[in-house]
Amino acid sequence: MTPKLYLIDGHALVFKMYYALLRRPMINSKGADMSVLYGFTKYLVELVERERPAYLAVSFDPPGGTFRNEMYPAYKGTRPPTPQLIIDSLQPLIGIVRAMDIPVLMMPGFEADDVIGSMAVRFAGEGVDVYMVTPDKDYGQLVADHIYQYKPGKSGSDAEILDKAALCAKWGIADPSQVIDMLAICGDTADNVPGVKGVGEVGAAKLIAKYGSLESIYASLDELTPKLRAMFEEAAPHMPLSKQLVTIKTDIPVPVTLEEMVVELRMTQDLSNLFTEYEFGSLRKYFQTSEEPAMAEEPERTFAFTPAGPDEFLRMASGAGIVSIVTDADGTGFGAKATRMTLALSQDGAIRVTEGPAEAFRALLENPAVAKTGDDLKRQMNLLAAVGIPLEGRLYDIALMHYLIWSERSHKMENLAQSYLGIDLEAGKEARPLSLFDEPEETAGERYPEAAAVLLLQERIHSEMGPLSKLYDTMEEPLMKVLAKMERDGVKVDPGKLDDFAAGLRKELKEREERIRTIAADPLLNVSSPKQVGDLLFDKLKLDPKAKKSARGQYTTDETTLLEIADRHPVVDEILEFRAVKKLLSTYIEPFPTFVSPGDGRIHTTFNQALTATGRLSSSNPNLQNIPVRTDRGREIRKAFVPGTPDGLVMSADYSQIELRIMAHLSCDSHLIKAFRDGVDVHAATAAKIFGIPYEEVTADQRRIAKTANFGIMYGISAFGLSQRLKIGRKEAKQLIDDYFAGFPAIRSFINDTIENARENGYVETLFGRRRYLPDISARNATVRSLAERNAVNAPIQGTAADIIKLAMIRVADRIKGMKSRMVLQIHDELLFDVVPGEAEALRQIVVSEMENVMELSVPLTVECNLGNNWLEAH
DNA sequence: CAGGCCCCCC
DNA sequence: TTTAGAGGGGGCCTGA
Repeated sequence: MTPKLYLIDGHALVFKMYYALLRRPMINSKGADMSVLYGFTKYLVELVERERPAYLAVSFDPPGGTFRNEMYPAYKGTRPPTPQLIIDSLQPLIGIVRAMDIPVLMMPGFEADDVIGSMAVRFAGEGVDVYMVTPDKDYGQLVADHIYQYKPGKSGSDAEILDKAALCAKWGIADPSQVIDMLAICGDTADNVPGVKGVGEVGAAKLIAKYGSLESIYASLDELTPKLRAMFEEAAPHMPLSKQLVTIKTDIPVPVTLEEMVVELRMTQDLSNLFTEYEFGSLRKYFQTSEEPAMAEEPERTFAFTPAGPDEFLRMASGAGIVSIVTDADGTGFGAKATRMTLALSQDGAIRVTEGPAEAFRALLENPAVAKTGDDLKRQMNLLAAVGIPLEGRLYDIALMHYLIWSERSHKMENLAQSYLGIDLEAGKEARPLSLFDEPEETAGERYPEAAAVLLLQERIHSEMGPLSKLYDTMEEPLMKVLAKMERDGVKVDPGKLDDFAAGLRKELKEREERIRTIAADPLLNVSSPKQVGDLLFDKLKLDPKAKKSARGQYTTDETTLLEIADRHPVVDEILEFRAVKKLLSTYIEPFPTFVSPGDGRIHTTFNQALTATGRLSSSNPNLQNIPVRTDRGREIRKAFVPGTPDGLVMSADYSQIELRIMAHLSCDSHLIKAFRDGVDVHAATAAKIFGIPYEEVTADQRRIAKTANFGIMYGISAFGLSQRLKIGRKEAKQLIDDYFAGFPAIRSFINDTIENARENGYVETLFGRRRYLPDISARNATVRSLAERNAVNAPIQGTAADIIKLAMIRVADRIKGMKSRMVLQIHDELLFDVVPGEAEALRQIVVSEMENVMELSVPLTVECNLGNNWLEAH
């Protein structure tokens, strides 16, 4: 059998691994950077598992090649990687592949593309089957010659392999050598190959199919449409470069044999940490099967602690100033009670730890003079409250503190311990038997490492906070206590109302499902399966001959798509309605009774305070921040949110247009500011400005357009996006944006300044100093960069709104301490209250005044406040 | 159980 | 002219 050699284009991979190793900011696993890194790595592993090549070769540009710091200005000043560093940074990949007994080869060169090309030709000549793997497509020569190509999908995890014949067939090109010209014309998405701007893969392929070569196209410019001609003329100066870039040299000397290029596996602690930090969990199993001695070494704990008896510990605690606490519970959900606790403190530079039943530490826990630190203190607070122990004093929550420093990173204690302290908290746990029936004698001291780690983490993280510690002290810490109480208090839901509602919906759902199955002539059709629905609509009923399949072979069946074809067959409406009903039942109505706490008949959500990138809260189990309101049928659910006391009321107070007001303030736009100060309808005022008409003459449609434009601006506008939203042409959308900026010039400069500022600092800030880092703000890839730019504009607006309502919540909570009414929910710009009889008016005054006067902006903050017998009436 | 898909909210 | 095409969230379901 012919041995297979897989050649890896290491540019992106090496680059990202290397900078991850240097701990430069990167976006998290949801971000483009990480998904490409992860997707590519995962893809390689799958490929190697499936194909079992004889060799895997990685090539890369060493210093002096195209591997330059300028690629990411944020990395300016960092040491350029040496070949050894690059090899080190690729160890995770090498480790995985080596674990499968496949040698990895390394070949540094001054242009990795050329090295790959030359290796391909050299080894192909020696009777080896050569394949290439690359996330880029600027490899005209290689595609033309003999190489397979990896093409990443949208998410970075999908991939397809295309061979030469398939590529040529796809592009309609007869002679593979024409691929070079074709790729030179279309360029690549990352702008590494400039190409002809405005002409893509399909367009370029058509032109090449017709004219044969780049030269003949330029010789026949007259025949092209005027627009196309202009684009080609504009690109003319750099087309030789484009062609050069996709023409890979294949004749540089490769003076080594395959065996000589095999590299050693050298797993280091740093690399292991990196692996953990970026959550390459599912890939880790490959290491565990490895026999490499370096991997057998367990990471050492780098700190020590001394157990102490509870009494001895309590004596030391009052002088320690701060103790860390780890609370064990008898359950997971709401209502769980604190059982045992583990505590740690620092004394004369040594760490003392202790454990015992929670009750044993009551005096310490309720002592306001001793500060506490821990992971998810809000939960610990509620676990302790469940057994009647208050948690008093300053509370330093390590996750919450770390969230302020780097909102988008992981705040899990294990990861923090790993990255800040180099301690693997999971290490000992795996050895532990995982039986449910193992009982406490085995677990003595089990949490000592955690308690000690938290104590050290608090110091480290606190010292990194700088100006953000003020935000912690004045906002997040007090809010944590407010949220803890809101979670404990919960919100009253009437299960009877949900039941009544459910019965009708279930009947409707069944009927619709039957009708859909009849139409489909398939009694087994699963209407909940997008795959089956897609096949029904587009294969069986052929409702849209142009419907395209996704990379995974599925048709898109989302609401927008279905609405477009709704007039072609009644089944489409049935499906849409089926989904709407199903959503209500399965997401809201059916799960809710299971969330009602038997003790008080109330639902206790969990507010996540350290999750969103912008500073907002989120809510889960259940999510009470996405209760339907838009459709009448959905709104019904809000009727089930009722007062907790007989004759009580529900009160809702929400900020009117808070984000737009913040944008007005941040941009200092005089027109927008005036509109808000005058108290006029701001969307109508926007319309008047954009369309150049008097305010009084604005039609409902113009107002709708202006409203969409206002939101578009805040979210980061694009002509395409706006045209989709408004169902208008690209040109009109472009014109609309131009008119908008002409009417509000200050907004345009606000956007430009914000982005420029983000590029300089690497982050943006809210009015209160909350940061969001944007490492991609200078990315070369236009898509990645644009996302960062939109985030740069949106984060200060959305984040400032989040800050404002957080402060309002703290002040309101403080002022209603003596009242029986409770604040029960926050829905981003709205606060919901459970009002006891007789307190309504007093509460309304407090809430409105605190919310409106949180801070002085150049526009007023106004609050709409309503009372009702349930949430629907109050809203 | 993760990932894809979809759809609620602000 | 490509699954790019407004920001921030969460939950359900399928299919391995």
